[in-house]
Amino acid sequence: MEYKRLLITAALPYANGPVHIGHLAGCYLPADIYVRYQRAQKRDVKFVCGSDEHGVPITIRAMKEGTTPQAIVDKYHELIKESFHQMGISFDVYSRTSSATHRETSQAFFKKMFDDGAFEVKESEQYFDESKQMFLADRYIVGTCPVCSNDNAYGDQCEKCGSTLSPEQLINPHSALSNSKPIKRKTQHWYFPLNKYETWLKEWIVEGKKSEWKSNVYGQCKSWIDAGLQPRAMTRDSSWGVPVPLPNAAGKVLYVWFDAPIGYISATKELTPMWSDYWQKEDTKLVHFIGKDNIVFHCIIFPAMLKSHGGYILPENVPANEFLNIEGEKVSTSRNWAVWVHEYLSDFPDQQDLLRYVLCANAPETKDNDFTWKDLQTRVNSELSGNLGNFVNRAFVMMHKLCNGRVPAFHKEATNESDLALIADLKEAKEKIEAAIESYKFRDALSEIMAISTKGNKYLQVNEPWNLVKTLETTPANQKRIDNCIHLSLQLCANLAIFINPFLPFTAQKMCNMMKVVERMLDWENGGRVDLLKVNYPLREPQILFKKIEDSEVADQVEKLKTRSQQVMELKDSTLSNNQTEPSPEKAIIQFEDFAKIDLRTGIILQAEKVEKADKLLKLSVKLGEEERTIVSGIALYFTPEEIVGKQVVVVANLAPRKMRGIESQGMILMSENEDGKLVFVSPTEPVAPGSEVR
RNA sequence: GGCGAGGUAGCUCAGUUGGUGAGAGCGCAGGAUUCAUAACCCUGAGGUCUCGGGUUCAAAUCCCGAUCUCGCUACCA
Repeated sequence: MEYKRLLITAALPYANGPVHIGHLAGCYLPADIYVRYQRAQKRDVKFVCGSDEHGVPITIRAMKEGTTPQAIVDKYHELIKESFHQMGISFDVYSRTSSATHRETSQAFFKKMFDDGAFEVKESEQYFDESKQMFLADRYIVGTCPVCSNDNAYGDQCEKCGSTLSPEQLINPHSALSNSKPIKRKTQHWYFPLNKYETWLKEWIVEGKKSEWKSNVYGQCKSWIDAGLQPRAMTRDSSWGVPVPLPNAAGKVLYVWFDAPIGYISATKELTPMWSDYWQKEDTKLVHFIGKDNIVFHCIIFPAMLKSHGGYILPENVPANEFLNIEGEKVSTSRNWAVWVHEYLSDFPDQQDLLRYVLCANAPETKDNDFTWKDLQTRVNSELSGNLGNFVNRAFVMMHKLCNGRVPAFHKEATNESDLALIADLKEAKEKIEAAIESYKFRDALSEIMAISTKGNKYLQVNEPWNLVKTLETTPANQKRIDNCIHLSLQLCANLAIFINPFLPFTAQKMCNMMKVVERMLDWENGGRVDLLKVNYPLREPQILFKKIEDSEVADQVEKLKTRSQQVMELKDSTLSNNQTEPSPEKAIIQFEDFAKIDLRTGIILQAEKVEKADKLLKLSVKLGEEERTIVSGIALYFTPEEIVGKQVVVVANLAPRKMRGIESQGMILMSENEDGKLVFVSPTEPVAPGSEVR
């Protein structure tokens, strides 16, 4: 299809923290490169983004810091927006989901779907905090993790051991708001029956996008669709978010994942009154740039919403990137293992392009990749500085030395093979770069550009004008060869500026300045031309395009990363151990009779084996006196079956039996936890007869 | 356990629909050069393409099995 205009979106960053370089590499930088390229092609393109400001984590954070959700999002919205701006991420609009436009847009969207009968109302039981008179999202419920015994596990996840949880699993659950024990209460929500869109999604994605979408994206989608889709609640009980636009819906807001993607639409509305052209005309190409964590929402849920609402176009592509690791470890905001963009900007002022280059050259396009400061140094020093920067500098210095600071003429009669080869290479490179960018292979495109620079260096090496100048007295005709060589080298510089512009816009600007040309020269159609700089035109003195990175800078950054992360972990450890020494306020005093109800006995593990189809379960045979019990225990992550056979343990002998993975567990093994979070058996210090009572 | 994506030179990564002796950058060894940000240019060493089967005249590439890494998901008291 011939597209008349493009709408490019980049994932809305969540406004409860700053952005790190993984965000840039995964989403914003590729999107920006693509957009800058399209602008240079003079195509009608809009680039929209904004802060995602609703959802539970923001309310939690506000609560912890004793402030309001609005204050949190105001702070991070500004920080994130400024980081992007400084990095040269050239959004046409950077909006936010707390804006009035967005509230109206998302409410209207919901209302239309509601009026069309797109939702199903369902009643369910949710946890409710009586003292605060509000429903609690899973994350609002805090308790002890059943896996690692962390006292601060959330109802959806334990951040210490990473287990996925549900509130029912927490030991001693309590409200994060009031510390009171939550009760269950009935509530109703509007569900979007995704299952009704299965057939359509199969047709659209599984059959239609197989060869178009990246394999990681396609595979994820197919996996979800094949597994079968479930109706999904599109509303929540909360005071923070877009109110559900219906009567009798007090205290209900739109689910953050319902309203967030609509944020793309509202941002476009704020940008232009022509917004509907970009969202509702079939000859618009819509592309969502996201990280791999967002695939299901952008490829399945949001398209289904658009389809249900009607009148909207669907994404032509969703080129999701994988994750970027830092110095060999996964990025973790809670461990503060990350390189924050605003910190890079203050540590490396005016060197945005260095980071843009490295993040693109090593972008996680097909798999998770690793970022190291050492690699940044190597790439900057040898590729940017040694190859590209050095070539431009050589061309300019020689022009000043051998050609009076002016663009020399190109003498056709003195043309040699290397001239012709260079001109041909340039035209070929342009096509390769275009093809790579159009198919979202930015890494390839960038290396093609660097290859041009390498060719430039070789071209100088072959023609060696610095030697020709010494032969002028005996062979004056060589001046023409010098002219041709410098002339073409300079035209190559102009081309490099054009090609590099989407990737390294700050550098392209510097080069324009050196060549004394206006920005219009950077129009993509000029690529491949060798008459961009006019003969006899005086050019400026060269400036150093890329400063080298010193070893000490690398060491400083690595050090900074490590010590900061260590500090966070120490802080966490200390708060954690404080929590452990203090008796939990929720555990009420019990009477002796209550304690006596528990039948604790020592036992010996006779056999142990892994439970089929379960990662964490071991099936144990435990001898308690004459009796032998089968107990299923969730300790397989910490112990192999072999090492625990013969171990003395303490067993809750009168716990009601419970089936797990089809095996009836007749008791529970008592475990404690060491400082690393590893489980440890509670066991008598001396051998005791199996079945002995523990009192 | 299920599903998805990966496992290619010391390191970071490319390898389109199976087909000339398997690639790039960095690093390493040697050479050449001095216009240039001690940069650039040339040459070379280095890979049983995770392992094991199979299809084929031909497999890094297709199929089956194993194994490791990452992600989603299930189980977790």
